Amino acid sequence: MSPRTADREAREDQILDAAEAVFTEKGVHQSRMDDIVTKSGLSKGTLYWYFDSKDKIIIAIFERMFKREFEELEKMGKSDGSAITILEDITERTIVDVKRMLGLMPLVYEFMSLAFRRKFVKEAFKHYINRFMEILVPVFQYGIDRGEFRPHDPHDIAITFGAIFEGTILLWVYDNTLVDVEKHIRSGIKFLLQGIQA
Amino acid sequence: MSPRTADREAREDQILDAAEAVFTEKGVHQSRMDDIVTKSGLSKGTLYWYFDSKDKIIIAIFERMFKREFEELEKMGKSDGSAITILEDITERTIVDVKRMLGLMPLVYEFMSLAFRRKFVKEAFKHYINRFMEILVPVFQYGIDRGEFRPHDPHDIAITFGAIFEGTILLWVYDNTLVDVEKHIRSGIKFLLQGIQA
DNA sequence: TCTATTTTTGACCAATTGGTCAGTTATTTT
DNA sequence: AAAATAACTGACCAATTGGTCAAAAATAGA
Repeated sequence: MSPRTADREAREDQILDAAEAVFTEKGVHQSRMDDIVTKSGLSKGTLYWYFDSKDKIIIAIFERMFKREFEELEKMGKSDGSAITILEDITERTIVDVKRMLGLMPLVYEFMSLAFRRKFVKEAFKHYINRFMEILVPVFQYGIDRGEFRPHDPHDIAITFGAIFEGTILLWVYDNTLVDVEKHIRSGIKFLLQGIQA
Repeated sequence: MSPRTADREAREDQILDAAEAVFTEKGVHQSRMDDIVTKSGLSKGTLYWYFDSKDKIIIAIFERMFKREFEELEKMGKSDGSAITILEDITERTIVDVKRMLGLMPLVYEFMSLAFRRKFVKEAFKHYINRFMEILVPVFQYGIDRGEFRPHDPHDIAITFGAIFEGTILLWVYDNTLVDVEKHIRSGIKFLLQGIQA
């Protein structure tokens, strides 16, 4: 990697960090390019030197976010022992991620609404949920084979598993006084696991 | 109600219907006031006669949407019999609502991202989830008292119940080929109910 | 050192678009 | 019927804001 390449990546991250902060605070639509310019400490020309448009910045933030998520996903489902143990491990790891992501939820939901209109956003979400399923389904299948779980469709279970995570976060967005993300994800998953255990 | 009042409401609905359609299709931000003008078949002046600004239209759509939801909520939890029966009834009623709302999901998620920045949107969501909890918690408590369910915190159960609904819808948005809203809400709730049954 | 290339700058602009308003038509009231 | 009020019209405008570009600075190469 040439020094120039390193510089470029550093600059891009500098811009994306600034944009992410501004977007999170004001919302994507309400954020002006000049806000990002100010926040980044660079000039407008420099911003456009690295990113052709505001849209390109949005896309880049989104991709960077998912890239990090995928890195986390890779680490999961690798533990051994009972299916229950593996699932508890995945749950705890994911709770850590979720808590780290909570500050970015305004952005995430703004991306969600984009997903209906922009194919690549939809594709990214699709990719994400599929990776998640690829990890979960075999674990549930394993639990069924081992006789830990009753023989339900592992695919259906995995969707409920994911829904509890995503839904709890969503309810927390609705009312953060009513929902404690960490506690309620744990209790939700506990109910699910009890529901499928043999 | 004077004839003028009826006219006013009809016109407002006419405008909101047009705006809702345009917003759903293009997204709130991408929708122009002139799009709503064209869609409604009225003139720009008339739009501004009834609504002071684009924001007021957004707010009005949002409130109308919630008003309808609340009307549905009122009908729930009124059946008698076992807690399980009541919950199955609520589930089926809500699935019907959800299916009706699916086309509006782009709008709903756009509102979600608004919720972080606009107090009244947040308040509306909060109100909604609280009404939902007011219906659910007593039912779970009833089930516990009757010995149908094991003694967990009914509040925690209710949050999981809601999370399964909201989360399944969200996963469907991610990937509608992977998730069948109706089927997976049913299976998710089934797992939950099995998990808490005595 | 001198030249070529990359990177940075910020004043400026073009296009968009919510919103206005002076005037017109329809309806109700007296 | 005339006056008063409500409803409607659409051409027009002011302000905003992504995006541009000619020139300057920094860096690399010869």
